[in-house]
Amino acid sequence: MPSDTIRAALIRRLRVSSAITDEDIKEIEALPISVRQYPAEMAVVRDGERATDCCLIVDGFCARSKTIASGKRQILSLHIPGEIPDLMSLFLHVMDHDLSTLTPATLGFISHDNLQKLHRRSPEVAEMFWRDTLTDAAMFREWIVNVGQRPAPARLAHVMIELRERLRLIGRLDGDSFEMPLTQEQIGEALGITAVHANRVIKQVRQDGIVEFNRGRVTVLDERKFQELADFDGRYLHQSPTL
Amino acid sequence: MPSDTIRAALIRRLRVSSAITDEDIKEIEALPISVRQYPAEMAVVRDGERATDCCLIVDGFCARSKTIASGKRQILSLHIPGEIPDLMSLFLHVMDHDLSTLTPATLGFISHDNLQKLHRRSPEVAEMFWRDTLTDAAMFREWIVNVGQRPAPARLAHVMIELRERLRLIGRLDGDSFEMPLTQEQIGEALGITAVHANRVIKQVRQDGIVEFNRGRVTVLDERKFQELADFDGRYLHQSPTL
DNA sequence: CCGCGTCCTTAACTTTTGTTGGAACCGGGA
DNA sequence: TCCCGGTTCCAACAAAAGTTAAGGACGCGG
Repeated sequence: MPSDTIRAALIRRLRVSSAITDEDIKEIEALPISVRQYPAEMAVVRDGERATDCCLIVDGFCARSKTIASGKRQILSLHIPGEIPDLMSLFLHVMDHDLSTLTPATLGFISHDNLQKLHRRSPEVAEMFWRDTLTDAAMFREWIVNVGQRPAPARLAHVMIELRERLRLIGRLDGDSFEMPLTQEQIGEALGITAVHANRVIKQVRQDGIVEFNRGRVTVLDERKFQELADFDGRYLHQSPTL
Repeated sequence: MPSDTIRAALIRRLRVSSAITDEDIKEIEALPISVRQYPAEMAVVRDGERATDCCLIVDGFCARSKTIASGKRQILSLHIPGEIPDLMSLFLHVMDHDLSTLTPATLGFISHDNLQKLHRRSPEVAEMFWRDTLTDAAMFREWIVNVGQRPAPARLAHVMIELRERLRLIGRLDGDSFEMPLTQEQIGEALGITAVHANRVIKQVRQDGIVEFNRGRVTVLDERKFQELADFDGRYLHQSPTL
């Protein structure tokens, strides 16, 4: 895969939330990235591990999660191409959660050393990455609200719309449908419900003619009802060069 | 209140997670801070507002929260003296949640301008603050797990222990008891349950002789059972100068 | 083309949590 | 002191979600 393709998604995404200069782009393009292929359902970094690189998703989907003593797993976030899900490991060296692939994925690894150097050299780029980790935190806040306060069908719709809005930015929408490559088990883990209940909820929204979910693909049937159900306000995504 | 008292808690806390130098301390001590008194239950910054300052808690307790369309409120985090709960506003200017006091509080406001200047001048201090927002995010991740996966009594115990471990750092423990100035309504909002159920759960842990909760104060009755119930692993607090 | 495993689906039943409404308690202000 | 508003506490009932178990669909590899 050509080097510019690898970096393209990242730069496109940074451009959305920060005013990125040509100079910054050059800095980022100079970053050495080592690319590796991963199968689906594979751990990239594990809770407790000490990371030495950050992981850029070139292609495929990833998720972050934590597993508690009882064995239950909670999915914390979904990640799509162009994102660096473990940017936080740059300064929080020991991981407090897992990062793993959902689908087969192409991942690019950037060493902490090089990122640190870049950070020292250019406060602007540092600021950009910092902002990136801040929107990450903003998404966690909304995820807390989702799991803590919304009824299960709304939770489902909300996660779907969040993913859709992010996919939109990288041009990955396909009309009124988009990829969401999770099993019902994993949807349950994302919403804080069991797989059985996830199935019930999916059945419900399907019967209500709101949204169809099939083999990792979401198809919106009634946009109005979908929005209404999700109670979605995308401000927390901070998708504009905020002054 | 003397200026060093105002900054003392902040510096103490930063010292915990970063290797702070004397030079850095001087930088921070030079920061102009304007102090204001707030009553209990008062909004400091509101969702949607554009912040121009960050807020250092000098004394008192604060909480961050989001309110959804249905009117339900979710508490996202609790904050104690020495913390800067809205540091994120430095780069995410428009707030995506509320910050408000729980108790009467003394708050110190530091302008974004001055923080930005400091950030440009000293990458070390910038890194320290960045790390601060990263542990903030780590706490959100654990909060997601708490609300998403643990049974209600464990949620309660977990939030209590997290608060205790943080209070410990600033020397605010009082034997086997500590302050947690929330009403049962607010505890419900923190745990993602109703106030009625919060009451049930408190009653339960009280009857089990695990922990007593009374007028904003937690008293641990059986430390072993308490720990076991909470399923607490403090690694996510990143409370040590991680290399 | 068959067999196997994963995922989806559903039913019946249990447990947890929400809802409603009301009583008791408590502290602060008139 | 007494009253008032906000808590705390509780019970009865309703709804949501968890558990267990089992059949069916589907894709993959032999």
